[in-house]
Amino acid sequence: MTGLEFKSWQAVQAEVLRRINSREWKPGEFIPHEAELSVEFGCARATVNRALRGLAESGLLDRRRKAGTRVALHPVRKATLDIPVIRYEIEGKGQSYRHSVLSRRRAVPPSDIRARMRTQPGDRLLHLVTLHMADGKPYVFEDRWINPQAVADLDNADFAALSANEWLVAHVPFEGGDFTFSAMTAGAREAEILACGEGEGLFVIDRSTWSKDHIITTVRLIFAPGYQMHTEI
Amino acid sequence: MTGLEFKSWQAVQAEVLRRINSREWKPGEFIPHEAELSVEFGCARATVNRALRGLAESGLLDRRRKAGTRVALHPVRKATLDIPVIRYEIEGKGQSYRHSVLSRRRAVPPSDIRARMRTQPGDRLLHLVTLHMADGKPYVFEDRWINPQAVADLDNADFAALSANEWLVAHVPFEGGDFTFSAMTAGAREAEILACGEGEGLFVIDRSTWSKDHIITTVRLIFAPGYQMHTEI
DNA sequence: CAGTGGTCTAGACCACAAG
DNA sequence: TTGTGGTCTAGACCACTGG
Repeated sequence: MTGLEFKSWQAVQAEVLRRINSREWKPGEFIPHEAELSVEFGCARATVNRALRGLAESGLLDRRRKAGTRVALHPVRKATLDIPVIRYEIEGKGQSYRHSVLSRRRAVPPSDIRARMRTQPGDRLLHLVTLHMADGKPYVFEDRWINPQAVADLDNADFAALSANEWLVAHVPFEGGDFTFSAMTAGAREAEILACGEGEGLFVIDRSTWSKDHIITTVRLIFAPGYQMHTEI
Repeated sequence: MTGLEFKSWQAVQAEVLRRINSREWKPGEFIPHEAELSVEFGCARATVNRALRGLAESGLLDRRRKAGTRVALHPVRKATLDIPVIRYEIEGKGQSYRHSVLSRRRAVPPSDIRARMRTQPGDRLLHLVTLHMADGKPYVFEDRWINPQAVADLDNADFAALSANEWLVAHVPFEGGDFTFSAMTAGAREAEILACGEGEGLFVIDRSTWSKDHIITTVRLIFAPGYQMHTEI
């Protein structure tokens, strides 16, 4: 018995972290039950639960009913990324934001897009190509497909005034999304639009968002050279 | 009064989400206090708190003591990324993992590395260059600097047996890290090591990890063409 | 079936920040 | 100063799942 008391869940969490790091509790080993810990720490079980839940969410602990809690064998760290609206991202750096719609038309999408959007062959979607600029310089090139079946009032949207992303966020409730981050090599088209050299490495985000019934939109964002995404643990 | 009751925090959260999406509660508006909601929903305030805390963490609500809770004006979505150990990432795809140390020596780092590691001019760090392979093919090229002051027993580490990342995870407790994701263009060196064309776009992760007192290590990971990082909301 | 984590409650006090 | 979210408690019941 230590005699020390850990009254806040942060204190409990810190102490548990210390024991994991000091190898007092080794990877793969079971740690004491919540009830035991609450006695040892001199706090309520709910407090222990709060502390351990956080560590489980960040991947350091593995918890299962009936089985118990063990130190994760393969600590898969979880980092959280902020996905801001592009305009806020740019304005947040103190730069001016502008965007222009390069193309807007209904079209039958290529098969990879159709597969992602889960639409029927022959269905026409809205295809939108946009360039976002920071201080007048190309920042990101956006190639987007929107499913008209998922979006009411789409034809009346003025994407020159408000970017598609912002308009959609404001008009269409969405439930989930998936993101893929990768790199590509600038071709002639990207080099021209982004005003960079052909053959430069570019950062790419592919994103789809959906609501209950539909895939709403799929977009590829190709960033100008130098773009970085940053996060901390 | 609806008469409906929302007894679980998930149910409360779903109802709150519904009201946000239906614009019943508009962006920027204050929503009722926890106490009011707990009465309306027929549950304890703690349950409401649990529900709202989750929404605040994911960026949909903005909560402040004394001020209250409002619907976020600029919904900055938070995505969580899994940062696995490379070996597990490769083995998880059913491929075989192998790595080889291309170079290992003590050296005075260039100034950008020294700045990141916060070491004194003239301090010598361990510089380690490694290639990780999946099914025998280059997967990621790793250029790492390790601070000997932060790592006991560094000279006895066998990085040929266990990759530096795994060795460090197992031997050095760390508190935090930061990540930068970007793209680069393959130069002659990268093209040769990764067996790709010069000029190809490559995905890059720069990572630093630290413990209480020191920056432990800084590493640049350059992935072979085709690498993708994926996440969902 | 039984043990463990998951959650709910009612009430209390605390910490922070807006006015 | 005071209102609001943040947290703790003691106890209870539930849900999942391992044995």
